[in-house]
Amino acid sequence: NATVFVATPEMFEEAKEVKTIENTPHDYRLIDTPEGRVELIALLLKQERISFDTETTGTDANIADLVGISFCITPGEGYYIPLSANRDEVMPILEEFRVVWESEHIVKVGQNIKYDMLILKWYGINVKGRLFDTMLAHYLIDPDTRHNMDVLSENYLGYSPISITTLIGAKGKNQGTMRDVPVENVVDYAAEDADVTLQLANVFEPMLKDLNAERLATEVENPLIYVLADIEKEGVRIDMDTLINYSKELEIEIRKYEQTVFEKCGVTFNLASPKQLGEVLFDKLCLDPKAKKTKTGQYQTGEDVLMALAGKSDVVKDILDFRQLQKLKSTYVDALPLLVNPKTGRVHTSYNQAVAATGRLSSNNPNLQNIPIRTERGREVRKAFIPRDENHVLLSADYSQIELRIIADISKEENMLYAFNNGIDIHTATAARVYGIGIEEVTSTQRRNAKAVNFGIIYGQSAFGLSQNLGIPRKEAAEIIEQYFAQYPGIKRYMADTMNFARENGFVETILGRRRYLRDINSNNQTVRGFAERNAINAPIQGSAADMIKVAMINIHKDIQERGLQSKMTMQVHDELVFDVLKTEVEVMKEIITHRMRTAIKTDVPIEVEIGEGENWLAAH
DNA sequence: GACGCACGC
DNA sequence: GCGTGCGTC
Repeated sequence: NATVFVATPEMFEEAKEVKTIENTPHDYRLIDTPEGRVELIALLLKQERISFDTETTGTDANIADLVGISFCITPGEGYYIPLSANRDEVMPILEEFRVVWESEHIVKVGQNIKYDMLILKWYGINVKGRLFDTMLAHYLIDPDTRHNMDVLSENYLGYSPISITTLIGAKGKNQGTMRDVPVENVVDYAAEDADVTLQLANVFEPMLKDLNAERLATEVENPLIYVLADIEKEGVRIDMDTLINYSKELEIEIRKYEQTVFEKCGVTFNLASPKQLGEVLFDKLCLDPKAKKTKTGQYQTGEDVLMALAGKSDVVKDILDFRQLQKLKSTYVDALPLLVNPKTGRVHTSYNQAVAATGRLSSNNPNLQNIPIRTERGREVRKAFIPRDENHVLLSADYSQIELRIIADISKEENMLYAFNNGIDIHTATAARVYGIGIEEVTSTQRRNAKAVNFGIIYGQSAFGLSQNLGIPRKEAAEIIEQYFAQYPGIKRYMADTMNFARENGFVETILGRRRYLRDINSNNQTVRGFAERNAINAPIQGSAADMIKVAMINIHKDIQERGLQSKMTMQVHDELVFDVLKTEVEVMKEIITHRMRTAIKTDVPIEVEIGEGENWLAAH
């Protein structure tokens, strides 16, 4: 199907130059008088929809100070209100604008509104009304791509906004802040931001309608901004003394393991360097003549590789212990106290709502979604997450086997639904079926294997992946999977249907219609295509679970507000919600949380929630 | 800045 | 399968 490419004049026109502020008509105004503000506020209050943006001194919304605010009502126009470094001068001006932000009727458009909302919260302003976040809109349109404003503007408006680096310099220690930039330069930058954001919203709104993603935007992602902003502002209390003491303990143990390893290997080297460790284990000690290398030519020294060598030398146990403790100390025990906010004495994570392509949240600074739990020593870190004060307890609620319940619900697999409907442990039930034995006869190894297959199914894993995971021959893994599909034919059908849908449509979607495009699903490259195929299976499951907990969060947050409760949601870990609960509110909170989590999305499978309370995060589990 | 590794769901 | 962060090089 040969196509003749004919260049049109328009193509040259577009290729010639991208639009910028230099060649685009605009009317950006500095508003720095009381009269100007009165006039602007009167105008803003007449609108159904406005966009706004804040200029601040940094990227951490729990620390940064306001430098100015900008608004846009009509494309091509914008207003910038500078604010002084003196809070006493800022407050009265923000007070004037409070009616605008707190209006229930005006839709607020913004790019990453959670940031601006959090900044304003620290100044006592609580944004209200419907939101339209352009970053989240684009996340729903195409979650795998980038969503920063500059890229969106170039791609959808053909317009290249003023780069922040032209104002405050390149990233690095010499980067200034917006406070250092002369106001006349900030006006164009800030007003342009609000202008571009409004124009993007005008482009994205119809796109969301076409995708049937409007409800996902208006009922899930945008309302969730309020919930996340509150969680982030609240933060969580950690016990610094416990961590600092634990750090000293770990330091001593780490040095001990290190010394032991050096003695057993007969050489001192940097044990934290996988490269050096590989050379010692495989070149010097020759523990495995067939040792595998990474693509960069280093020996592989991951946990699975080392475990396989445990029989050859007892030094590998010491190395693994060293690794575990080193990880614990550097990533958690030493890092968490450094992230305690001096203003609040608490740790305020940041949830990113537009990073994970499946619809999950991610967390950073610090990442509260990967705090250890599997090992005894790791669990110690969880004990450092404590309630606000002696009148509170930590309450943790998590979905039981949510992803398997979702695949059972989507696929309507009868045997799996039966297990869930009758409260049978799903991995045991799976093992009984796969091995053709009674529930009571299932051994722990059989259950472990069945559990690995269940996980593998969720990940779209192959027989190869399963054999790797369980350390069994591929043939054996293939047999287990064959039995699995024979016992759970609905799952097999679901996987085939999903793959076909993806091949025909180029995307898959969740229960709520969240899409993920799979550009490589028909690729001729098997590796590339295989990756897309695993995504096709995994994304609807992982994403539907994300949809569900997001809805639950919004509903719980609303219930807490409406009932005037003092307890707060403080963390989300994919299938778990954590709350700082006033002791007198424990019972009512448990009721609200369980109810809202179970009924967030209607399913045929029963949704179960495990809930507990305690004097720290570990005890609450 | 890429890579290997390890932590979570 | 989806993430974030640390240390090395």
